[in-house]
Amino acid sequence: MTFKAKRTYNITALQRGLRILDLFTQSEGGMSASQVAKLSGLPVSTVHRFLMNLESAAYLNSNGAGVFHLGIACFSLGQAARGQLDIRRLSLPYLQKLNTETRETVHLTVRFGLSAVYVEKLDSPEPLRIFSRIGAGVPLHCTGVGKAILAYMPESEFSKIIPQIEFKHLTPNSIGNRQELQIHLQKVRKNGYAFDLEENEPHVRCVAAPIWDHTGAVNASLSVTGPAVRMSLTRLRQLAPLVQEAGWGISRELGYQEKKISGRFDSEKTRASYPGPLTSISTLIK
Amino acid sequence: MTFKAKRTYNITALQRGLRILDLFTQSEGGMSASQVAKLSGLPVSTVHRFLMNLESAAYLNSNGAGVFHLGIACFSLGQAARGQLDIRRLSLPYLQKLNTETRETVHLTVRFGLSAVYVEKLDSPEPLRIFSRIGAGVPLHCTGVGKAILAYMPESEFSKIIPQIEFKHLTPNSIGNRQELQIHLQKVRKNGYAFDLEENEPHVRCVAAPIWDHTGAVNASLSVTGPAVRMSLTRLRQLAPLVQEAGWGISRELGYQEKKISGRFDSEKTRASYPGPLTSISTLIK
DNA sequence: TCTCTATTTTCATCAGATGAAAACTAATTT
DNA sequence: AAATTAGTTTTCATCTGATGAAAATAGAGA
Repeated sequence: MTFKAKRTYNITALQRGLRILDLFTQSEGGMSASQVAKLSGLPVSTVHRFLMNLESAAYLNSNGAGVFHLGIACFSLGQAARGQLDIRRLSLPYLQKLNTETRETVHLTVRFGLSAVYVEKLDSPEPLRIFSRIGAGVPLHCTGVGKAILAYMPESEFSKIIPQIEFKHLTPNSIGNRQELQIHLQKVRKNGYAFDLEENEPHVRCVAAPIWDHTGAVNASLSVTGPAVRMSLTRLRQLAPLVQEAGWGISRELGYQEKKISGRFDSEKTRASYPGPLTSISTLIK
Repeated sequence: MTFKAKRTYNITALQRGLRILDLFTQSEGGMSASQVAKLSGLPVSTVHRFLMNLESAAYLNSNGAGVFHLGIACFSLGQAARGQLDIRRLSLPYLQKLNTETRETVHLTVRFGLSAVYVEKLDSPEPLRIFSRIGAGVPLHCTGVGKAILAYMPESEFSKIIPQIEFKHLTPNSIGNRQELQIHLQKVRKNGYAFDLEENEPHVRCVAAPIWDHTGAVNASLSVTGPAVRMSLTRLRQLAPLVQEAGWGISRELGYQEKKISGRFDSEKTRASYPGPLTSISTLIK
C-alpha cells in the first residue's frame, strides 16, 4: 500500500498557532517563550512572534514578565462554543430522563484527540456523589465513555491513536496494555455498551454507550456514573439498556440513519479527517 | 503627527483564522463558506481553506451540508482559560465578601474588544434576582462595568474605540451619543465608580468600579447589581465605596502599584497593544 | 434536461512567513 | 565591577508556502 501524498489544505501558520494554544491548555501556570519553543520544537524567534500575535488578539495575555496565559478571547470563544454544540442541546432531554430514572450522575462527552471531554453533566440527587467538571477531559482508554468511543472507531483512526496512548496503572483495575484494551473493546462491540469498573478512579463505576453522528461516526458518548457501593454488576447490567437507548435516541436526533442500529458497529467514515484508505474495523474484531 | 509605520509581528494567516473564529462567535446558527466570505471580505477559496483547517483541528465542525459551528476544541480551550484567568481566582474572596455584605448579585468582568465579558458571578440570595450568564458579553458604553473600564482607558485607545460604538436606545435611560457618554465618563472618573441606572436593561441598576492590572491599565471591573426596586440612589451611593474598595483590593493582588490610588485615573500604558504615541487622557477631561 | 448557486480543486505567482543570528536585558557569578 | 549566563526581542535575506482567480464539480430548482 503506497502512501498517496494525501491532499491537504494546510495553512502552517494557523496550525502552528492553534498547536501553541493547545500547549497552553496543558500548562496550569502559564509558559514563557522559551518553554513553548522547547515543547513545540520551534525556534524561539518564531514562537515569540506567535505569542505576540496571540496576545494582541487577546487569546493570550502576559503576566508582565514573559509568562503567558490563555486570555479572555479563549474564554469567550469557549462560551460561544458551548452554546453552539448542538449535541448538547439535543441530548438534554435524554440525559434528564436518564438522570431521573437512575438517580445517578449522567455525563455527555465528546472526543477531542485522546480525551473525552465532559460537555454536559447532570448530578445525582443522592448525597453521595461523583466529582467531575464540565470541560475536563479524561483519557479514552480507561473510562467507560472513552471505551464506548474507541470501540467504534474506524481502524485507520484507531491505529493512528493507539501508539500515542500511555497505559498507566491509575487503579489496580486499570487496563495495562494494548492487548487488554482490544479485549475490552471487543466486549464493548459485542454488548453495545462499556463498563468502567474502577479502572480510572477507585470506587467509581459507570456504564457508557456510544452516540453516532450523521456520518455514522462515533465521536461522542454518554454514561451513568456512581459510587461502587451503589453500582453492583447486577445494577450496571440493568442500567445498560437505558443508557444504550438514550444513545440511540440522541444518535437519531443527530441525523444518524439507523440502517442497522444494533450493538455492532458499522461506521466507516471518520468525521473531521480527510479520507484515507479505510479498512473496515472488522479486521480488528476478526 | 505622522503615522510611523508601527512595528508589527503580524502573521496574516493566523490572524485571519482567529478572526474567522470570532465571526462564528456571533452567529448562533452556524455559517457556510460563502457566508463567512461575505462577512470577512475574503475570497471563498481562501475561506474554504481556512474552514478545512479549523475543522481538522476540531475548532469547527461541519453539520454535514456545508454549515459550520464552533467545535469541541473551542469548548475545551475555553474551559482551560477559565482555570487560568488569575484575575478570577484572585478576585473570588473579594467578590464573596461583597456578596454577603450586600446580598446582591456580584459580577466580575474583563474587557474583550467592545464588550465586557462576565468572568465570574455570585448570585444574590434574595428570591428576586438578576439574570446573567458567565461568558456573555455586554456593550462597554451602556453598562456600569463597561463605563468603569472606558473611563480609565488611555485616550489613544479610547479614540480608536469610540467610532465603533453603536449608540442604541435600549431603554429610555440609555446613553444616546458620544457627548453624553463623555459626561458620564467624567463623572465616573470624579467619583471613582460608575452607576448604571436602567441604561441597559429596564428595572436593573448597578454600581461598578474599575480594576487596575500590574501595568496600571484598567481592563476589568466589578459590580453589584440588583433590581431597581431594591436599588435606590441612596442605597447605590452607600454600596459604591464597598465596590470601590473591593476593586482596589483586587488591583493590589494583581500587582498594581498604588502610587496614587484614588478616584482619578493615572494609567498611561495599554496592556496588549503595541505602544503608539499616547496622549494623556487628561486632554479628554480638560 | 438545463440553469443557477455554492462548494471544491487547481496552480502560477510573489507576499510574507521564516529562523539564524545579532542585539539587548536582566539576573547571577567571579 | 566585570564577566557569565539565560532569557527576550529585533533584524533581515531567503525562499517556502499562502494566496486567490479561475476552472471543475456538485447540488437544487425549474
